[in-house]
Amino acid sequence: MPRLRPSTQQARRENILDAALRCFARGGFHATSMQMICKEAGVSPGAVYVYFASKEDLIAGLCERDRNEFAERFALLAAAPDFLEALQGIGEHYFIDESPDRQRFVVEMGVESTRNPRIAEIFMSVDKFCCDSFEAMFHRLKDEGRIAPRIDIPTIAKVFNVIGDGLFWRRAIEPDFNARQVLPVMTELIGTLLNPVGPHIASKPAGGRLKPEAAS
Amino acid sequence: MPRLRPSTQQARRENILDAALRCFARGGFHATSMQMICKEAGVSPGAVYVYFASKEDLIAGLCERDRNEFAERFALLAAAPDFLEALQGIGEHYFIDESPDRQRFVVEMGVESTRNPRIAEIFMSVDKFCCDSFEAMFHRLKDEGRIAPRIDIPTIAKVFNVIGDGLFWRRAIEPDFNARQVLPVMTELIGTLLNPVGPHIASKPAGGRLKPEAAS
DNA sequence: CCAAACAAAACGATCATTCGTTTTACGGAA
DNA sequence: TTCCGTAAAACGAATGATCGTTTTGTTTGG
Repeated sequence: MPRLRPSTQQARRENILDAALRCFARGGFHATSMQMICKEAGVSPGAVYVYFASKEDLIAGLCERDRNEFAERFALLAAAPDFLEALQGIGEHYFIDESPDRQRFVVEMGVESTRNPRIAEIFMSVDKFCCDSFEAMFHRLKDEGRIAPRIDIPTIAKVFNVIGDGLFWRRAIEPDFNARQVLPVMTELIGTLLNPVGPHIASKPAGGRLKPEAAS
Repeated sequence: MPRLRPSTQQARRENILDAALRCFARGGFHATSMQMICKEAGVSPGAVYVYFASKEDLIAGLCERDRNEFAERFALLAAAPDFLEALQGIGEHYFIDESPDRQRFVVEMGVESTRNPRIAEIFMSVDKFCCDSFEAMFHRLKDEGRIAPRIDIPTIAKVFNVIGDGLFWRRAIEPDFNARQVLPVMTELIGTLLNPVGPHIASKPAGGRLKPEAAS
């Protein structure tokens, strides 16, 4: 019973997913046709339907791949010795290094989650994982006496979420948005909320590097 | 040459716009058909095409109506005696009182602005207006000696934008998001950036009302 | 009264998906 | 290693449904 070797099978699948990501980032889920994705991937409609039962399946598979990768990277935060530094590292990766296609896709995914229960399950479960992780980290840091927050921890976690949302949205919507300009300020604001007490939490002295390099 | 009286003409037009808003908020621009909008508005396709030349025209008209209303409300900020108080008022209106339909529509509009130049023109012009207004206000407040910001004003304006974006996105995406929980904290963070020096900028003593009423 | 406003059916185009056919890749035999 | 046999994989035209829009005929308000 000759089948494709699992490695090439996954390679073909990922090729389709990559093409779909570019198409969806360019035109959104519902304004992108399967034919466009086929042309972008260099395959026929029949081939796509070998790996995905429907367009919705393709969308869901793409969302799962993206969210799993994000959750993996986010999970590294909990083990980082310097929390604020690790947080800024994640911010630089997702708000500066990440390709515009990926950033626009995440926004598209979030919008779709408001009307497609299946996408909502994928999107919101990772979202909840982030929020819960933040809370757990803050509780741990507080118990260890490294932070002394003036506000209750669930609220701080929500504020974190909202600030991350804002950066992601703005980066996706404004083509020439300069994330480097505001990212340090955001990190400083977050540090204000946590009110760190020890030398372990604040990686750099809060003096010089808050001003952006260029102001128009 | 008997035409409809302008008042009823505008009423019919707005009826279609209202129906389109509900449909677009529910399903997005490209997954909503003209037939759905017709059914929602209780009119026929022929009637819609009397008032709008195309689906894209209908979308653009809806975006213009929404952005004009927002710009009007935002312009009141410049004349407000207490800046932070007026800002929080706007926040409460758009993040708490506003209907979920309107909030989801704005997100849809922003996403569409990344691929439709016409929508981008409408969306980004108001966006730029907000950013410029923020900068102008901050310069004025600084010249009057009411604030003493440690960071350059363009960056602060950007931070404002991003925080507003985050609240709007989160409110649109998470059905039971409690904006009241984080809004006061956001206002406090913004106050930190401005570093007010006089009694005019901070409306309330920065002590008691920062903690949310309920914590889970 | 009459043109604007509207309803409803109908238009070509395009959509996601299917299906009959051809090609290809793999496991085993030589 | 080389060559088959075979079933999965891929192709691409075709499908019915639905899209945005137009057309046709009727209603209606100034």
